[in-house]
Amino acid sequence: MTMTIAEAGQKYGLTADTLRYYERIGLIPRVGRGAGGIRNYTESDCNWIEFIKCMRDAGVQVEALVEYVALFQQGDATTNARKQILVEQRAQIAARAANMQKMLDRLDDKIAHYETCMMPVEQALRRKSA
Amino acid sequence: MTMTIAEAGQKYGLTADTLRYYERIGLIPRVGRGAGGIRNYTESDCNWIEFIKCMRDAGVQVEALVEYVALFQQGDATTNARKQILVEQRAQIAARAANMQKMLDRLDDKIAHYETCMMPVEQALRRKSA
DNA sequence: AGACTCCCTGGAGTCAACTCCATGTCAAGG
DNA sequence: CCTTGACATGGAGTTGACTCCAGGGAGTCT
Repeated sequence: MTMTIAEAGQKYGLTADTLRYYERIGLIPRVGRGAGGIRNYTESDCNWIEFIKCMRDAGVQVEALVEYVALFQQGDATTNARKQILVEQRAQIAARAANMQKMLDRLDDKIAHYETCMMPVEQALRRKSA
Repeated sequence: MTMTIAEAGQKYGLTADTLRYYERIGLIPRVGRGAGGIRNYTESDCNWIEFIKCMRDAGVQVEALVEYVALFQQGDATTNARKQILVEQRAQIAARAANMQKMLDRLDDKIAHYETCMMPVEQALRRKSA
């Protein structure tokens, strides 16, 4: 049912140190402990980890996510503020994604250019080694 | 024809310190100097700055760009290696962009969910303040 | 001339986000 | 019983990418 910190880390590509760090700073809610104070990661904990990891991979700052989690733990009164954070972050991600799309197009041009420019060089090399 | 460091910085949203730093580490080729050792940014320098800024904004690491610039300055023999770098970085950007797209969809769902969940709360608030 | 402002260089400082470490607990294997 | 290995805690160290500063040179305004 529950997993150790090593298993949870493996599952999402994070180290045990990183998971402890995330918990320490409130990036994920406090994880329950078993005998000897050992962490038991439940499915709910895993869902948080997965969400946080995706948001981090999308470039969302730790600070914003800590705030989101803190609000979440304060209950229903904070739904508005939480939605606000998501809307803001969504906008930032969208902006960055659009930028990256433009860069992809540009790189495709540049790479195509390299390919046409390289042909004589390649041919020269082929002649040399032939 | 040429610009000062302040002007070039302004043009691309970078500080003079950042431009000097970029030049120091070889992230842009060395910029020519005028009387008193003052930098003159030519159009070619500006093109480099623009390219580097876009790549950085797309999340490409400084290290990879430094390598690219270094290869560029070694001339035609390095076209192959340069293309290689662009292809690699393109792939990484594409992967991250795809991830962000998924996150955008997910956030849209989450935000929509907050909207439907919040309606009763909103109504309660409205009743209270009315 | 003196004060301003902008520029230079080389080196030190800062910030976010981890990552590593010393020290200690506990359960299981030999 | 003793060692081994995974986990715990709190704190220190590292990395990438800037950002700031001390000390100094030039051109300009008054």
